[in-house]
Amino acid sequence: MNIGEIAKRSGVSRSTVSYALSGKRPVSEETRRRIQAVIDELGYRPNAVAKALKEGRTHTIGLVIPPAGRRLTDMQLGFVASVVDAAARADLDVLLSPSGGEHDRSFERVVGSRRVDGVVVMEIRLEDDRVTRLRETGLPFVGIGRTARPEEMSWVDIDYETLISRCVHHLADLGHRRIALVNRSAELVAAGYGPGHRAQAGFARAVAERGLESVQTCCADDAQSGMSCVERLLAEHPGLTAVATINEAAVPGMYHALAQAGLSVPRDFSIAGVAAQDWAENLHPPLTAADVPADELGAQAVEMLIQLIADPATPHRHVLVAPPISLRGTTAPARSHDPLH
Amino acid sequence: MNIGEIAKRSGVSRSTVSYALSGKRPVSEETRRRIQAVIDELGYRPNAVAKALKEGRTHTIGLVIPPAGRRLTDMQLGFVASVVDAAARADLDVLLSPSGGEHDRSFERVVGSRRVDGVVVMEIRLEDDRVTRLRETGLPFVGIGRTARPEEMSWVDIDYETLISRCVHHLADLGHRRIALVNRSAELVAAGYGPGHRAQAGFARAVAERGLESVQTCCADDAQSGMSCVERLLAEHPGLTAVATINEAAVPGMYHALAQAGLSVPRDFSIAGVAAQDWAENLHPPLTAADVPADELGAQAVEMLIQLIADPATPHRHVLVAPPISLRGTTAPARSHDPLH
DNA sequence: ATCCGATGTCGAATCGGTTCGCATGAACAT
DNA sequence: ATGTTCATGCGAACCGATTCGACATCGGAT
Repeated sequence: MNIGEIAKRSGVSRSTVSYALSGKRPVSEETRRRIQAVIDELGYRPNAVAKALKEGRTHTIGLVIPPAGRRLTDMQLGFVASVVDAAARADLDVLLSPSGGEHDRSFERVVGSRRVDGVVVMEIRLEDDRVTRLRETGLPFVGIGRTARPEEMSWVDIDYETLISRCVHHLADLGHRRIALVNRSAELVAAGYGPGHRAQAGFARAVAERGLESVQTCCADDAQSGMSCVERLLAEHPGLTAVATINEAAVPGMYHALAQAGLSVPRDFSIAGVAAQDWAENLHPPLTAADVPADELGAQAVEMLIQLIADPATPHRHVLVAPPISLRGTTAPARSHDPLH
Repeated sequence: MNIGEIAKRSGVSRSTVSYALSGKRPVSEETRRRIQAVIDELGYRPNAVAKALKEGRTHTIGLVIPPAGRRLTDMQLGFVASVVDAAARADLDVLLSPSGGEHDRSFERVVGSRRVDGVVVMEIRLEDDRVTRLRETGLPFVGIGRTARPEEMSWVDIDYETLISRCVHHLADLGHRRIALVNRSAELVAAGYGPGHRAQAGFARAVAERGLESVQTCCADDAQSGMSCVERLLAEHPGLTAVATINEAAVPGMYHALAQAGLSVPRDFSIAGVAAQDWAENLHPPLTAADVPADELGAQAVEMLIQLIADPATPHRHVLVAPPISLRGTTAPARSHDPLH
């Protein structure tokens, strides 16, 4: 059932049907009704592919997510959900591309053959081939995360450096003197994952400012790894009383390892981190953390992308958020420095 | 940069370029090389939209997921990941459609206007408008889940009825006499969510077979609700010693409520359920549960869909899985019936 | 009676590919 | 010299929409 069929059955030309539907030129009431009747009867819907070819717009955006194999963190899920949601509100469809590995046929299919009007890219590295490729193609894109040369693109990002620094200061204020940073996986950090590096920088800075003893470690994004990570930390660094982390997925495992070791959170051990708000709230005990507004960030990325699609000459915009730390149930004064003892 | 441009620069016709690329007709080695050189120089990639229009195939499948607002359960995420993954392996892209609410413009855009070659639909209701609509359009589709008339469509599904029944028998074997079923949210069940109803049926059957006292309750898909749900159950049903559940997202909250009530799992209280394997394993204590192979099911759905796309006359296929219950850390003999007391 | 501007509709071109039928020319057989 | 075959490549039609320029009709003004 194409537009020609509708035209034939209503006794008008194809262009008239098109104008009747789009309203871009006047069509008499009489004709419009006849056309509409035929359309309703046949359940006709214009072919989106043909429309896209003619208009040069697909009304679809690409969403580049970390490879499907790896499990997404709660925060990443928050991004995906909010991007999909914001896109739907703007009548845009979302084409998923699990990429970031090596071969990346999916990425090339989506980006190379003009299937989409623009792209949102997640989990950007400091040096990122996908960003290079996107810039080559001239396709509008927005990063959730930024490269080592952030002025060259539009992005929204979380200021992990500031946030981890704040976590450390918060813990230091509570009297903790030996603090560990639990980063995300070693591979990710080695691959130049920005947040990992910026967290290290913020941690190092704050630790120096407060003259603390410190240790940094990487940890895969799951409970098991969080558990063994904390076990190792406790064994190797006896005086440790607190952890700052950007690895939300590891937190449940950390809780468990601490409980196993006979340490109560927050009485004996404090944890402060960066996490999606509802994740932090739903943990037991609820995590003291900087609440990342994943919804807003995803929505903002889509909004920026829509603007870029409308006018590719729009100057790059950058949104860097550093939400305040919500004090919940995982930080308390260090016991060994408790003035009452 | 379109195919005409390539043709012009290599001094051949557009059709020759097309044949050189597709190999559907012989092209002399000499000509092919010249064309390839131009293509490489200009970085030309055929426009997927034009190709789709001509071929009548978009090489894209739709994935209908529960509305973005609601948080997806771990099992649902497993389905999404495996569908995306399987599609990528088959060189198919995935268009996301968060649907199931009322307005559903997204669903209609994806399904109505031939943007996709086929659709995978998640979270199917016993009576499901989307299924009706899909059948109307004639678009190939596969359900993850099934309606009240399952023979009318292709699907993969989990045999919740059998699985919950097995959970009850397992608990009964351990001596539990008062068992609760914790279902998913009341709205979902009221809306005719199949697994909710089938779980009820399996529960009722097994409970009757074993002559147990029982109670059924619904619970939203999050830790908070799991907590208040168990608090309520404990208050209203004093002799309760075990729960069977299909609500994996509520389990952490249930653990917490039980701990608050001074009950140790599994010593004082048992839980058996249906859940994604890695989720069940990563909980503390790890959940005794039927391990749903989300990866396989998603992959199988995609495979069935690909078959249907290739030949729409393929008869409907049905895959119903009932994985065995993995005994982990949340079920133990009932204490009140312990022969030693 | 003529001209004018709306108003409503049509035909043709276009987007960027694919594919079918045919033409060209060289090689080979008769 | 003529006919046949095969390898190549060209031109045109087509997929299903949008959009531009042109045209017909008609009421109103001159």
